[in-house]
Amino acid sequence: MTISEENYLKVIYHLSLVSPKGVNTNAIAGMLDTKASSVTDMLKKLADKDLVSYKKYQGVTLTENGTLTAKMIVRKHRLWEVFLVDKLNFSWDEVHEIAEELEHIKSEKLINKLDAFLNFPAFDPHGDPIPNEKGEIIKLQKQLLSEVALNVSYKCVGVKDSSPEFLQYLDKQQIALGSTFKVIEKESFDDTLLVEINNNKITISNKIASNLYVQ
Amino acid sequence: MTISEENYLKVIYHLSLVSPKGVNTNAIAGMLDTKASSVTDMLKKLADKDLVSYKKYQGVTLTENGTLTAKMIVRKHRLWEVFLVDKLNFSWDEVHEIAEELEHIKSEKLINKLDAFLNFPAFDPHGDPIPNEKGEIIKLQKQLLSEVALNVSYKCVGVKDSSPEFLQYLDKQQIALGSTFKVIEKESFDDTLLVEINNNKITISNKIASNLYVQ
DNA sequence: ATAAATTTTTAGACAAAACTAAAAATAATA
DNA sequence: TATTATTTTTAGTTTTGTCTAAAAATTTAT
Repeated sequence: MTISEENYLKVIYHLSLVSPKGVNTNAIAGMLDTKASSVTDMLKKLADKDLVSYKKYQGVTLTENGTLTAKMIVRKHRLWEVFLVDKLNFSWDEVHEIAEELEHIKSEKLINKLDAFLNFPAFDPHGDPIPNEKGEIIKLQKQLLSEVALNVSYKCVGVKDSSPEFLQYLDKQQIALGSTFKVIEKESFDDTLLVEINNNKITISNKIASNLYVQ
Repeated sequence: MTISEENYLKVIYHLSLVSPKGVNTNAIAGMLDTKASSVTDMLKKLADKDLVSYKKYQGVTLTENGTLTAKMIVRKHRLWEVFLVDKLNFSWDEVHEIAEELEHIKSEKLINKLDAFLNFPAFDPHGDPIPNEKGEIIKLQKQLLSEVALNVSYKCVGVKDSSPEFLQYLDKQQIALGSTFKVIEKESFDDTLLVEINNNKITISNKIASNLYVQ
């Protein structure tokens, strides 16, 4: 299993959560910053290895095999992110890029020992669930802040976009996992929200609100 | 800098410690389990990047640039080994292989934070010195057990061979870094040693003794 | 010092993973 | 439904790092 193959599997896994009936070639190419023709080549190779099922022009889905492999990569990525934040004091906007490399380290023993060292965390620094050794994932029902009722208290439990830019914006606004939200008012023209966060009121655009998960 | 280039630099660095006036193509090929012709190709590439100085048929040496780069790879390798043993409870015979992968993770910030997390260790689990951020290395004068005077107490400070086989042999004999040695007798026929270790006497072949560093 | 052995380099080829350009299939629209 | 437009695939290259086989240089030995 090469790093490139692992990256394809991971991307197909993430896209499958949104389009479970088949992932488009172009969508994969977009995520991996490559060309559709390269994707086609790789899909054939992954199909030969029984990691995806692929019929020409029909999109692609992960096999059972491929799903488990992809989950293990996600598991590694998220565990390393916890390590970087909890143990090495990285901030949450710095860890994705480094974890992109660490997720390809091969040893299964390593990752299980890391898991134990970190006390078997259930969520990564961005609120995403960490698959366990068997690939099982806790799925909590969370809502986007943009979809939420007025004047009800919610707790921030995750981010949809975990780009450094977005995370740094949240830092600036002193929004973190665990912050308490209450939507006071919604501007009907552009869906801008007036929100009370940890006892002070701020205005939040719809774009921001639709990248924050609350519960 | 690719993983392959890094591996070549690391091997040239280690071989340079033994043959400082120039490392042979074949020696590099042997260490990397590849062919001499592949080595020649890579040496040209590394020379183009000013990492080695290379003249046809004359062997190769690292440039200042290449030396520092190699030391940083060694630094990463040894710091990860400390992490694996001290934090994740791996044994010293398991860590080399995993560190071979971890040493190629790119972030300099990561490695400096890891260094701090581990309290700036000076030696790795096999007793090898860890270069600091500037590439400086503590060099302690150590001797091989095979070269040492009779009836003098020494402390084990390192191993020359760090293969799992040798390390597991040492575990079996309850020899570890810090163990106290006194050579009681040396068999002149084959240089076998009778050694007192932590108050019990064992017989040690010359091959074993010439892979143990003491002080 | 010359011949033989060894080491090193060159030349040409291959596999993996990417690319470009063009063809084929599917989807969208008039 | 016929015609565009879009998506996907095919065909043919490129780059990186490797290989084999043969040639060249160096070293060793007679």
